[in-house]
Amino acid sequence: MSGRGKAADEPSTHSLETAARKRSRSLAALGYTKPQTYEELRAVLSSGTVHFPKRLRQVAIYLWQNPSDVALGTIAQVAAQAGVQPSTLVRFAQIFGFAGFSDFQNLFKDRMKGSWPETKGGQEKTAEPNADLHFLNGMIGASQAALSRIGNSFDIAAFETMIAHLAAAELIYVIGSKRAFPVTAYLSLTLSQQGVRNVLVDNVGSSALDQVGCITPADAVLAVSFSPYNSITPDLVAVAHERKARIVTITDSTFSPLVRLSDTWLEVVEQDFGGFRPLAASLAVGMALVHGLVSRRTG
Amino acid sequence: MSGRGKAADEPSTHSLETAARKRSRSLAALGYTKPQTYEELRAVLSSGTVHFPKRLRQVAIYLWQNPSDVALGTIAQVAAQAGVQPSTLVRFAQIFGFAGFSDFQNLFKDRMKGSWPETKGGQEKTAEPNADLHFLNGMIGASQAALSRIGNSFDIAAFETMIAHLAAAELIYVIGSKRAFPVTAYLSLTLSQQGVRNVLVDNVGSSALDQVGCITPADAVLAVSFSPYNSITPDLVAVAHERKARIVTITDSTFSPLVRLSDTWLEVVEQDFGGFRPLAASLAVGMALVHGLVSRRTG
DNA sequence: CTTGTTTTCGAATGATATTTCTATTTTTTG
DNA sequence: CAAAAAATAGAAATATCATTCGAAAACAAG
Repeated sequence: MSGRGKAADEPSTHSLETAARKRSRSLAALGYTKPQTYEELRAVLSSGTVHFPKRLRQVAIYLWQNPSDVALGTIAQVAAQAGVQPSTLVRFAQIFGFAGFSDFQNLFKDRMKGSWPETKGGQEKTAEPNADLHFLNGMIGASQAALSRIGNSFDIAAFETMIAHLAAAELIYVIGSKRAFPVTAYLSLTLSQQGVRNVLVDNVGSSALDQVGCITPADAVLAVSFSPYNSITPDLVAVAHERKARIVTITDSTFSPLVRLSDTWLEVVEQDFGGFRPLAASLAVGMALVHGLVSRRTG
Repeated sequence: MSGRGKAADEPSTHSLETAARKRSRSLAALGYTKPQTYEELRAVLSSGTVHFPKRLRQVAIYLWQNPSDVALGTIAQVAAQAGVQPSTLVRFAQIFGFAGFSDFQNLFKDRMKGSWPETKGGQEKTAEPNADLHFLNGMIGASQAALSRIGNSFDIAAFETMIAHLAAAELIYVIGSKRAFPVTAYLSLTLSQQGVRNVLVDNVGSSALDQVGCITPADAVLAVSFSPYNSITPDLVAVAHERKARIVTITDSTFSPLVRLSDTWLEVVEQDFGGFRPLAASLAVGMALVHGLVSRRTG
């Protein structure tokens, strides 16, 4: 919004060397010209001909993924979200031939002006010619339906209790197999990244039973299981239950054998689509659990 | 963007009369409260219960008709386009109970992001009756946004080519680590359940490099990778590339080092929310890939 | 391991945007 | 028609922003 707004180059007598060096680093030397539209910028970025160092690459990725935030925010806000210094953004803009960030930002603003999110119907899908695309759309629909369903009916009390149990635990065992494994794998990864010690019971080397044999009453088990409940998960959770650990469960019906073993459980229904099941809802709930647990422990 | 940001009223001894006069002009006296969302503002404006003098009415009309310009512009630009003084805009905002124009403008910005209430400062975190639930809703929103984004812009040609490559392969190697691992784990499971022989390169026992060392030109690699691209995945894919296998990739930007190694690649952008990323979109695309592959082979 | 280069950081600086305040104009009312 | 009240425009003040620049750090080459 601020800034000089005056053209960049001003080759006075003795600053020729500096100007030359700068220009050699700009894209002009590579035959590029300043992008006039957002699409042009995207094209240049995706061409892959420009190789950025770490921070600038970080900027490029952020711009690529969050154009609307770039358009709406100030340089400080954008820089904070992208995890770089404000000056880095200015450098980035100048490499592309812009006077500064404000100039650069106008690209994003212009792009956005046309697209005010007026509540459009959007469901005008008429007879998909492509079968694969049809399936993809169905999958997307199923995912969104499952997600909406969480928002509508959600057992907040159970959710909070689960977080409390997990937050109080000394060590968290994450258990889930087959279809639930992607969920537990992501949960375990996220927990570790957040500094929460946990054990992913993945049954590599068939060591799962021995692992859960180490559970103590101070531990908690986060189990995820979907129907059909014919995996090893119920057995493992049963052992944990015998060893008096707190058990919290994410499952998809009250008929799950895990329900009667659990201290608290949460129902998350994934809608089946053509024999495939999206895990979107379970993952969202799982992430929320981790977030709640972390804020409970740190805050 | 700028401004004091301090509360408006300061009832000193002798300015009581002025303060009282000002308050009588605000909508608070009429039983209105400060609109929290753009929709609320629109409702108030359209209710017709407030009668504005000429210039303020002019402002209201402009806001109604050009919301995106209000969100993107500075106060000076908006004022010029609406044909009023900047101070008039400030007055208008204050009548509605905002500290100033910037505060007021955030309504429009938030609306444009289609976003959940901004997570800034952390002051409002405590105000939220249930912060955990708030996060869950945000996560759901991010998931759904990512899913919608697929539907809007999707490279069908690349998608079809990927399916063709995979369908033609003798054996499919599925590679992905860290955040991408849940996706590859699910892909591998689903492929196996559908009778498609595949190898999940999970690096258990650090055997990943040896595994990809067995790849032949008749095989295909299905790689999944998200930023930051600092995992082992690029190295593994590079080996596969040397061994002349077909390589198809799901990634989240063109900056992925996998892009130049791949025969075909697909961009799937997962929207970040509070440092967490839902995998809903990637999973949906992955499932669609598997489905397309299976129907190609059997049908 | 050293040297030269590139890249990044962070504070200082210059510029702009936002707000407040006051004089002037317009409207309302007795 | 006159006087008071309200509304507006414009200028001045102030907070915030964007940019620049020098030093430190990371990196690459010899």
